[in-house]
Amino acid sequence: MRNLTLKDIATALGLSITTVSKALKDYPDVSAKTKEKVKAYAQEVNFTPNAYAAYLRTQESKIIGVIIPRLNHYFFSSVLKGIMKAAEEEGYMVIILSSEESYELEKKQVDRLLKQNVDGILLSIADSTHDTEHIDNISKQNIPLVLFDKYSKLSECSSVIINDQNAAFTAVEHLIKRGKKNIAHLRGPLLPQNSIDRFLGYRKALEKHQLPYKKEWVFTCQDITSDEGYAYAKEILDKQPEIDAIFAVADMPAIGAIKYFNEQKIAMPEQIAVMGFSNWKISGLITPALSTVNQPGETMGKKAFELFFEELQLLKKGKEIKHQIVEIETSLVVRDST
Amino acid sequence: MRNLTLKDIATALGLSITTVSKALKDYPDVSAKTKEKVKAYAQEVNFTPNAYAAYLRTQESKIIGVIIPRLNHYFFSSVLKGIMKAAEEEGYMVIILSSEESYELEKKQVDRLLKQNVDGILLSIADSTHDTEHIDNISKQNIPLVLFDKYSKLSECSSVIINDQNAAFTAVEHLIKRGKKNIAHLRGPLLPQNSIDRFLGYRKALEKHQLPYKKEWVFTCQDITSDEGYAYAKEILDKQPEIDAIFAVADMPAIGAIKYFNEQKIAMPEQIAVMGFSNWKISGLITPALSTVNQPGETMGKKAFELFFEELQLLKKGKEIKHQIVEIETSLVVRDST
DNA sequence: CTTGCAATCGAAATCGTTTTCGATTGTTAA
DNA sequence: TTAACAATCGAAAACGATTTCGATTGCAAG
Repeated sequence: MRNLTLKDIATALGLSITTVSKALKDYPDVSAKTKEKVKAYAQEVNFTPNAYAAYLRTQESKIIGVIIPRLNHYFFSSVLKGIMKAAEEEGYMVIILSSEESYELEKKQVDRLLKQNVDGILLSIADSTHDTEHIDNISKQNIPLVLFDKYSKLSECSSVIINDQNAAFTAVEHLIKRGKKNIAHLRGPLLPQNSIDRFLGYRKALEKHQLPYKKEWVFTCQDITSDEGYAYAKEILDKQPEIDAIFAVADMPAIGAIKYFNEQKIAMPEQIAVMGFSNWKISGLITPALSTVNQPGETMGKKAFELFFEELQLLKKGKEIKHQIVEIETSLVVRDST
Repeated sequence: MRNLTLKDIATALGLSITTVSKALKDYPDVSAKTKEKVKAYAQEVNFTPNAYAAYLRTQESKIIGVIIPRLNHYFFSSVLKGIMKAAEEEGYMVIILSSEESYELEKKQVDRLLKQNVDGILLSIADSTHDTEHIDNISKQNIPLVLFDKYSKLSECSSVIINDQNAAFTAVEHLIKRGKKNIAHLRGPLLPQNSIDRFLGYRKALEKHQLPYKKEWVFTCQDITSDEGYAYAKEILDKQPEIDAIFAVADMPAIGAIKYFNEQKIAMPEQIAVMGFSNWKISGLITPALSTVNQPGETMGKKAFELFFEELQLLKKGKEIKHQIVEIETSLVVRDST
């Protein structure tokens, strides 16, 4: 039982393919009577035009591609959810690819999407990505590109981000207001802009309140895992016992640290406070519940799709597209760990 | 800069479109010399045939559709990862849709995928799905369908599952071996087969060891959330204080229960033991670390794709397809909560 | 010198939709 | 009555790749 075609409808109603097509698309040169007849019949047999044949003429696939660095990752799943909801409302399908934080794979996935002739690409740059040629290639092909979360200062395209520096600043300032004076930072990898910005926010907060900044108090989480947080927590207790608070680049390292402190029966937040970043579902479920920065993934995803869609409309009308950088509001979530 | 076509290559090399196409696909009626020339040039200009045009003739889209009940859900993300990896190796793209555990939405998403002419559908049935007409429709359209995790005993199609009853049995037996005698069960919704099977495994273990089964000790988690686990933990402490162990249908309710017990300073596992199901990433990170059943999502996803791919090959050759039910091995993960 | 056959290539139809451009009506104004 | 025009429909050419079926060439066998 193969899908119906315009031809089937045409022969069934004794019309031409042309007229059927035009009736369904409300062309003015089809009489109201035939339009009604065609539409009623199409409805009855549940007809929808073949997407691939339509593409061949219109060059619109009604599919967008999304590349994220990791798949089973609460934040990115949330973004996906936002993207997919918004896409569905506009009748778009979403092809999802993962770069696994690898620069090489990211390039390859971009290439795959371009070959698939998607109508647009939403991309969150991998941690290891150090140049943007593949990204600029997308814009050169004249297909809309929107970056989210991780972005590039170098590329000319729209982005949906948060103000990482301000958010980190607020988070660290909250630790300071709680009376903490020796604040460590579990920072992210060196390349990504958001990891840099969160580090800068941390420094700025220390500076403003005239607290000491020490290189030995900054620990780099290459993979942003709980294991790293766990290991650094041990290192902190062993070698830097004066530290009384930790600001982590993400929830996972913070949770790893809390796990270690729990094992060592360290009182949180009295002896040491822990602050995460992202507000993963689980951060409210551990004990003590993790204070963190809420990073609204679903909203970011929704906005990212909207930016793509706007650009596409301008592109179709031949108008000039102006790239936008949209900042999504974050908020401090104070729980029991601070 | 639009994508190249066969025509471009043909004119560049002074050949016909036909010959170029055949050279690239190693037809026997093209000389070795021209084949080489064409292939070299195609490589040089990075040519790949337009997927949509190819579809029109071959009726193969090289896209599969996946429908999962929830997006930001560790287990399903793991399955997706397995599916996408396997798909990528065979050159398939994956369109992901979410049913949000809604029967109506699931029907709609199936319809969308059929209209998109995907080459196959991988589906995990929503909790609220109570009939299988939309699922049977897929097979009627003659496109391969593979169910995973949640499946239907009624539908004739391949499935990738675990042995929920055995896994639950082993988990509960482990609680019994730890000396627990009054074991409660936080069960899942009433419809899904796996929720039923886990409940049956729980009962079987009690029976085998001649332990009491009481209806009041079974609590239904409609949405399988941590909040439900938290609320039931309170109810258990308040109204059924003799209960000394909990077997939860999934990690989330178990984690919610642990959170409440932590707040009440209940000793785990001494006073009450808690067992989860699924082995989400976070279950190893909370305190006490949650004992659970490891449900290898990535393996299940990989296998699901493989089943689809096998069926597709048989279908193309016109051979008869025999549906398979593949059981993936689970294992008990004993941590600190039992 | 034909005939036959292999080797190599292309013309053309096809997939299903979209859209341009005519063609055919019926109607109205001159 | 005729020209002009609106209203309504369809033929046909795209889109780009695939594949069937001929066409052409060269060469060997008869």
